[in-house]
Parts: sequence; C-alpha cells; structure tokens
Amino acid sequence: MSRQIKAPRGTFDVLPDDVPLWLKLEAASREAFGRYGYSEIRTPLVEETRLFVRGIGEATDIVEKEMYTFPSKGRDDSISLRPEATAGIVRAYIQHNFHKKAPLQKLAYMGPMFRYERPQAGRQRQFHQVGVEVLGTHMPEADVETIALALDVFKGVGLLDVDLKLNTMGCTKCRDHYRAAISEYLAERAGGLCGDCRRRMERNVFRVFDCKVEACRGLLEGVSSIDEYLCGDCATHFDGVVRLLDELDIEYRRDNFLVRGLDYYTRTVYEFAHSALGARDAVGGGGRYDNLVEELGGPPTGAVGFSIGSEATLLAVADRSTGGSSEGEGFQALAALVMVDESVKRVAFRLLGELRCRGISADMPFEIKSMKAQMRAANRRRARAAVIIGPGELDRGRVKVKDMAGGEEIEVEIGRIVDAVSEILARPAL
RNA sequence: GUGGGCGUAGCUCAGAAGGUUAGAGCGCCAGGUUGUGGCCCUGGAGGCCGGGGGUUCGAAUCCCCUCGCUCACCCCA
Repeated sequence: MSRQIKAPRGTFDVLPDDVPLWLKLEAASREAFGRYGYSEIRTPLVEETRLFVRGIGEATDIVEKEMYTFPSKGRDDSISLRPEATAGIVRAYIQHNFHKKAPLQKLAYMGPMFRYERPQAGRQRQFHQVGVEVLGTHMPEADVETIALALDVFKGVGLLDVDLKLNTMGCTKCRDHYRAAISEYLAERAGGLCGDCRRRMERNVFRVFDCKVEACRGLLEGVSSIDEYLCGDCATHFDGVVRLLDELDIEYRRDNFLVRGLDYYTRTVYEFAHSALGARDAVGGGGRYDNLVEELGGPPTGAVGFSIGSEATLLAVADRSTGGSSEGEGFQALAALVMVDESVKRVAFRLLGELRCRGISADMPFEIKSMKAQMRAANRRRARAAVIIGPGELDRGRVKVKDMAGGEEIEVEIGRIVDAVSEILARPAL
C-alpha cells in the first residue's frame, strides 16, 4: 500500500463517471464564448520563467514558492509550468503582433494550471481554469461584458446563485495614494494587528483586507474607501462599470475590501463566490490589467479578463445536485449482444460490426460467460436492447431482440436486425 | 511552511478497559431458473486493520516514528 504508485499529491484522475460533468462545463463555456464573440486560444503549458516573474510579480507567493520551475534541457533558460493563463496569452498577443494587426482581441481559454501548494477543498496543484481576456480596449463595456459572460458560463452549468463582488483598485497612481494612506492608518494601530497582518504590512498591505482575525477586522472598519483616492478617470471608469451592470440587471455587491491575488490588476476587480464551498468560496474572479501588456514588452494596451476555477465550480455544482440521485432508471441507447454459446461467436461479431456501421451503439463480451452473466452485464450497462444469438435461431436465419425496459422479446430475421434494434432504441423512456 | 481530524474488504463504515477464526451494508462472483437481466433467497471470493519500530505471553486496539488522505491557516482559482 505504502509503496504503491499514486497520482502525485494535489493531482487527481477524472474518472469516467465524472467526465460528463467536465464536458458539461467545457461545453457551456464554449457555447458562451461563441455567443459573446470570443475565440479560443491555446498557449503552452510551459513558458519561460521570466514571463511569469515579470507578469505576475517577483515578490508574489506564486512566483516565489508556488511555481514548478526547472531548467530546460539544452541551452534554454529556466522554464515554468504556467500558474495562470493571462501572462501566456498576453505574450502570444505581443508575439504575434496582434496589437498591430487587430488590436482588439477577445480570447478564451481553458486548461490546466499548476501551483505548488498544500491541497485543500477546491484547491489542487494541478487545477483547471476557464477564462477570457479582452485585449485592446479601456472601455467599461468590456469589463461588464466579461462579467456577463462569466455569469452565463455559471448559468450554463446550472449555477444560478453565484454572488458577484465588485471593487476598483484604481490606476497605479490612485493605488499608490491609497496604499500610503492605508499603511499609515494601520501603522498607527499595528499593535492591534495579528502577526500575519504585521507581516502583510511589509509585503502587501492590501492583504490585511481579507484577514479573518476578529481584531484585525475591527480595525479595518475604520479605514477609508478607495473612492476618496480615485483620480477622475478611474472614478469615471468605475461609474461606467456600475452603470452598465445596472443596465444589464446584474446584481453585485460593492466590496471595498476585495483585493485580487495577482499584482497586475488595475481599476475593476471582481470575484464570484458560492456559498456551498467553505473557506475558499471563490469560483472565479477577474479584473482589468491595463499595464500588463506594456510590462511584457508591448504597447500600452487596455485589457480585462476573468478566470473561473473548474474544480471549485464543479464542486458547487455537485453540491446543488445532492439528494436527487435518479440512478438506475434510465436506459442507454445501447444494444448488448448476448451469445448462447461459443458456436455463435463469429456470427455475433459480424452482426456487432454491422450494427456499429449502421450507427447503433452496440457491444458484446470478449469472453463468453453464462447467459445469465451476460444479461446481468447488459442490465448493468443499462442497455435498452439485448440481441440474443443462439444456434437454434441461427439455423432458421434469425436472432432474438429484447427490450430490456419492457421485457418483451421478438424473433427477427438476421437481415432485419438493424431495424428491429433501432425500433426498440427509439421507444420512449419508461 | 504551520495546525487539527482521519487511515480496518472494491466503496461507506462498525470493532479499541489488549485475548485466540476481524465484522456489517452496498458492490462483485456463482447458484436458485442445464438459453434470459432488474426484485427476492442462498452461498462464495475478497483484509500485511497505511508502513516501520517498541511494550506485552498476546496488539487493529497501548507508545514512538513515518507515509498518506483530509480540513483549516499562509496564499489563492
């Protein structure tokens, strides 16, 4: 047991039973992408390490201790597994000269990301995200479009009760002013802060905002909102976002303490939360990052995007559907071939091929066991039709076809087998 | 990296003042129906009781170490 090879910590297998759930999320996402005019892009799972260092920020936990970084073979520099998708997409945007060809790009992606962290509920080392990036505009319409799109993805998987939290971080200048004010305010009261928060003051003051310690929360009640520090343009932009959300009847909660994890966010930030999740209740989040393209070597370019955590979202979906275990009743549009004895195997195999060629899902066992066992297996797979092939019938050029739902069984000529099976599969579910 | 909880059959879990063949339900296999599933009945297979060490006449049970899972913190999707 202890020597058995298992999936590495923080990774997991999506087993066949769960794959439909993942497909549903992917289908809902692609459907929404199409409806909103976003094109899917696929960037590498590995990038040069310096892309993330420059994009995400050298002093962030992600870069400092959570990246899977290793030297590439040959003479290439250090490469890293992507901890998020935005940096790679921005890199592609610049590399392929989109800013010259067609500056406005609405891009979508989905796939695995990697961060070396202690796993917990809804958090894995290999995790998956679905997201979009709008590159090439500063307009608040873009911010709101991404929010509406994300909500449509959630709706597509049946998650209607996600809460939208909204805030603005301002531009670099507004943020610097605000940061200074917060630091000053907190420094005067540092004695009342927990140890973590005193450390946060050095590293990233805004993180004090989501401290869970009671004392810290109390102190935070006295801090001023960023609204007082926003420049005219940033205030106008945020007003625009709010107005447009109202226009679309999208409900949101202004959260002055909402600070997104990544450093590159500017102006609008937002997060989607779901109550079913526990401590880590975010199912997704996003915001504007107007400096990132320039930071990575491109021209000044407005940009906004979100990412949805697939695991968290699926957890929330699964939580909703507990209780309604409608297992066992539904039959599949599948024909199970049942062989009475070894002598009919060749013919059965040929009939199997014929059914499959004609577009019918059909299967038969490789090794013939008792008929009872074959019937049991057919039932377990919820096959709607059973085709029973025995030497007696075969002598008359016939086989038996049974409706596993109703139980009735008829004998048909071999030439009519496709029609007979089709007819049963087409019958309404019971 | 830190802290809590938990590791017994394929799955969910009983069993722990140490005592001899370690249990249940579900699942699986088979029989009841020598060519027919689902329900029911009967039987069966399946456990280094996570791993290592220690205490003891004797350890699933007590002690130490270790690995793993899990939840939470940090951080974050």
